[in-house]
Amino acid sequence: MTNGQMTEKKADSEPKFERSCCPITNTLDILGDKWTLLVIRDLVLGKKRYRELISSPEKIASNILANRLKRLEVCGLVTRQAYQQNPSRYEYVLTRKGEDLRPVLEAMSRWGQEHYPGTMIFSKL
Amino acid sequence: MTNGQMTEKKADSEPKFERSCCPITNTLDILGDKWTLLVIRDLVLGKKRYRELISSPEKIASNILANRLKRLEVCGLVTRQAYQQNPSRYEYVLTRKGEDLRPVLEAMSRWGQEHYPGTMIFSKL
DNA sequence: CTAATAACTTTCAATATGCAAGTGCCGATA
DNA sequence: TATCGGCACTTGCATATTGAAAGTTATTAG
Repeated sequence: MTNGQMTEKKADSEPKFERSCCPITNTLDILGDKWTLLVIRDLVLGKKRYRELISSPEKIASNILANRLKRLEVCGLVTRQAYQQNPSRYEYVLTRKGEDLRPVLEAMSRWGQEHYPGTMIFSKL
Repeated sequence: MTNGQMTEKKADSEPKFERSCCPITNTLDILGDKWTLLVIRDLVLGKKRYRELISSPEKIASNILANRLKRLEVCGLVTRQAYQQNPSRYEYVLTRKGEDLRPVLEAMSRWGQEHYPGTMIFSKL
């Protein structure tokens, strides 16, 4: 409490978006990279554990996967649930906010299938 | 015709996708970054010229914009059309393939508006 | 002659990615 | 008891990508 760091907040008068107040931009600030949406795809398809996520055919690096899961948790798209103690192990589950990305995945899947013949889906995406 | 480059193709027996044959993955291989879909958003909204694209509120760096436009052209989402000579200047126009991304943008826009109150749209996206 | 404009390109420091190897904790096996 | 293997990560380090700023080229306006 002695120094002023993090105490001055100006009563949240400004929403303060990273790049702009465009909803597409703010969506891309979270999932605009080559891996995040693939992790979400796997979670939508019912995968829950690290081992399952890392064994997808795209071969995500383990540090990247850990980093993305952490970010998704911070952003509220995913929650971690302990499924055992000693050592603590966790499962990852989509929140409502994460589930709500399904239409985005579906739109991308449809575009990919339309324009890249040979691509194919294994489940309902 | 004298050297064999581009003649040996093994009858296209293997589709050879970058990471996997998942349509979402292949879509992300093109537009899985923080900027590409914003460029497409602007083109969907009717912007055509470099100056217009670079003056969007997100402030894309000029080298990144040039790089993305080149990639979008290579991937067939955009075509360059000369609108003057000496010096040659070009406008960028979405192909059908590029236009077909509209549902993806719409889904992202809806998700952003739903989960980030304060974001707002200026046109029909 | 000088300045301005458009559409890029170049340079270079900072950040992100990707691969491999390592860590901590356990339970099963020899 | 010692070792092995599995799981969920973490760490180190080389390479690739990004971003800010300045530079380039051609042409027109003053």
